[in-house]
Amino acid sequence: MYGGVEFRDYPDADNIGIMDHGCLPMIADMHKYGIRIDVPFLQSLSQRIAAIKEDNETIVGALIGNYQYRNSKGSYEPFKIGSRDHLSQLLFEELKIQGDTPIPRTPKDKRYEVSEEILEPFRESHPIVPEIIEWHSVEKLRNTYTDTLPLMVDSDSRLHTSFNATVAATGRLSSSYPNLQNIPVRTKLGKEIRRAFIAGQNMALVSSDLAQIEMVWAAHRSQDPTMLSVFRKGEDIHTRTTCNVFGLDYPEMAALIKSVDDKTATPDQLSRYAYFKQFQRLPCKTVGFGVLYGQTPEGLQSSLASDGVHWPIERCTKLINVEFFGVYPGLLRMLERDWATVKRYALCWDEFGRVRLVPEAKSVLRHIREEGVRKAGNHPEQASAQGNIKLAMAELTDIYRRMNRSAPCRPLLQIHDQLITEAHRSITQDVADIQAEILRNAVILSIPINASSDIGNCWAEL
DNA sequence: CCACGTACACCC
DNA sequence: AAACGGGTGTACGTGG
Repeated sequence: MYGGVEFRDYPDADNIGIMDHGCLPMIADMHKYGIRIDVPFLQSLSQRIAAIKEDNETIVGALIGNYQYRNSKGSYEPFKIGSRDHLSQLLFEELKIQGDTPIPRTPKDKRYEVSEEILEPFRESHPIVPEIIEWHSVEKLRNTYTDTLPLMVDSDSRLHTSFNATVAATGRLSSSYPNLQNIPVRTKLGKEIRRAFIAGQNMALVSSDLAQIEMVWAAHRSQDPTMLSVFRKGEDIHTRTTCNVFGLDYPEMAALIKSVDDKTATPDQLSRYAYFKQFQRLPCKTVGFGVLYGQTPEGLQSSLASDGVHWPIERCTKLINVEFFGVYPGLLRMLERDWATVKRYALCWDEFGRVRLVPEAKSVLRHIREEGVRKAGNHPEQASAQGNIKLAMAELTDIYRRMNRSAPCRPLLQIHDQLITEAHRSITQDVADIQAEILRNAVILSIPINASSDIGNCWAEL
């Protein structure tokens, strides 16, 4: 029993009602406090980005000369880098940068696809391509984040997002006005934006996240012996998968990884590591993420291709169906049970009884049925993982409110498997310890749940 | 002029 | 048909 919520092996709307109401007070606190923004820093970032964009435009302008876009009426318009229609015509009809490589068309066959994923392989084919790619990436950052967020702060430079607990079918929260659950992290320039999210005077930010939480729930639900052993021993799941698939010795590979991390690796070790990482661990890791989402061999193939690993479809099929599920046969049996439930009842539920309806599962059209099964297939893990963090939020609310009476301690953000809190410097270490501790013990499974905390002056340091 | 759909990009 | 689950926001293009 966790704050009135219990495990359930049947649908139970009352149980999840208690859970969802339990985390509302913390959501209210998060909304009230808001996260502090370094507005001048964000504005300077906007300036830097504007300079990059203008350079891109100058070069593109010089390269296209007097080219103009020809619209559907046959008349000409000035070329716009931001228009997908214009890009399709310029790159694939005028310049023909694709040579004889076929380029996919948009679903309604209006034009060629011009996404970054399509353009990237032709980066070297024409000097205009990298300029266009960069223009689009920096404009995204400027329009969505650096220009917009400063307009939304209050008089204390704080940003009060709205968390919505009634949108996502799996019980996740969503965030809007602005969305603070999709702040960039992947690229160098994007991550700079996180430097603008700062702690108040004499305070620091504390972030804690649950490690591999959906995998942990999959291990618990499936009772697959190898998965259970991974989490009991505290192994890296993807490295374990890789070792079992390719017949490698786990301690040996763990030592190799450590020697590279410590920068004590010999040249021989470095090249062995490079191969291991890209051609053995990466495919296994990709499958590990993909299987819970019902990934197909084709999906795996295209995902690997964007990381420079070009595997034939047969190899992808074998990795998923033979090798991966050979390592985790219990996981496959669990997924098959879940799929059977969906096909039979057109619904499924998580470990707390949160139901997802999947009417598509009864469609006469096979592709609609399969789509329904894929959607539902991930529900038990994603929803259970949300239950995990929601129960932790409920437990932490009063602890933080009590602490906040003597020194500032304010929950700010929830990002699916992560909680970010702002606290006075005198108590940040305590908050870091408590937050991780409660995330770890909010529910007790047959394996330990791991969580860790970071402390920093800004979000980028977390 | 506004509302909406499409395609794309950002996150976990 | 689509091919990987869950979200939000923006620019562009179209149609009322």
